[in-house]
Amino acid sequence: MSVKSGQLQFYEHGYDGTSFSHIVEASGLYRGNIYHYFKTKDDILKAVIDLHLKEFGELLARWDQEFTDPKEKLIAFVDMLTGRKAELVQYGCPIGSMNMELGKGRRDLQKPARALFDLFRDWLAGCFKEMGKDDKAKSLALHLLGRAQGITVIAHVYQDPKLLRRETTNLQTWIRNL
Amino acid sequence: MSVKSGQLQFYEHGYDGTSFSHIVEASGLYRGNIYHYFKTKDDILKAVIDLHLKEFGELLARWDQEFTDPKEKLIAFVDMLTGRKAELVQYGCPIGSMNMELGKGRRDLQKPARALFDLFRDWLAGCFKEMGKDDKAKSLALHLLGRAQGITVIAHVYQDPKLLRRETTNLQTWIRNL
DNA sequence: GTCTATAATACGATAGAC
DNA sequence: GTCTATCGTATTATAGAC
Repeated sequence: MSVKSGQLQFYEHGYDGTSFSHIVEASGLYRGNIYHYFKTKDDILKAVIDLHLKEFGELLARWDQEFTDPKEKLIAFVDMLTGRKAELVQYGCPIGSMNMELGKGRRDLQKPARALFDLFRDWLAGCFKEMGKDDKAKSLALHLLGRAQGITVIAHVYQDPKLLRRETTNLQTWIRNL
Repeated sequence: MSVKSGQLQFYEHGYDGTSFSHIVEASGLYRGNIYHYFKTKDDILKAVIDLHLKEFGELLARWDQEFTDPKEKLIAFVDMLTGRKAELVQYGCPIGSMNMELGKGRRDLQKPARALFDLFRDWLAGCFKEMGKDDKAKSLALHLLGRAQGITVIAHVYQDPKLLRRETTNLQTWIRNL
């Protein structure tokens, strides 16, 4: 399916850095046929964002089932970073880097991409509410999201998984002491 | 000067999003003449990176003169974020966003861009050493750098200066309690 | 040196034969 | 539906008149 190909290509090369030729080659479809399914390249991106939303949404739902303690859910969120260590170091965070790129000159596309941040922010805020931190839940969620983004940026810039490992350990300590 | 124009254009539109036409219009030079000074667009980016290095280097040197207490220097670093609040919210961090973009498909150019991170990392590590934290100086520097990056990403994604303000206050509290 | 015209190529998007 | 050839535009980069 071309959406899955686009998802990977956009992640590895960026939206602008991914040409139709790349998508054509990666998907195995023929050049013209992509336009049967998507009118423009922007439409492909929107489909890719929807796929991300679906996949991450399912992941969060799984954690909701798997863990009852909200702290364990937050730990699972941070564990995701170490679990995806290799790709995060190589290409950065898929949703962070996408939003950063679209923030420059494609503000119209950044708006749908921001929904990915909303997804995590709201889920994290839910965890903090379960911990009794009702009034600070949203700001704590954005704090944690920011910490995760910062860790990923540094690990990506220095291409160093050890940096990611060390900082996620810090972050989990912060969670346990909440 | 075309380098100063390129610096601003690259920041606001990204490297790939900035065309020669943009640089031509912004610099006031004539199309062909830019090639008298720079052989390729990549060379312009390298000059822009050097300009960033020079400007930020001078800023850090000024702080070294202005403050004797290393904690005050760290506070000044964080104050820079609130001082540049408007542009950070609108376009993200100039050195972070540049490295993120170049990390996708232009790893050769990310290497020189990373020198900007090195500049801040080494200066911050110097501050931590002055505070007697010799063995942890470098990791503390990268931690602080990551926190700053994360704050900027979140504030940029949500286009919200209040988020930046709140998180920088957090960060300064963290510094004061070190 | 100053300036313009244009080359060479890659891009997103389309047309249309089969 | 399947597949190919190509359009129009924008890009980086040059050639070369003055």
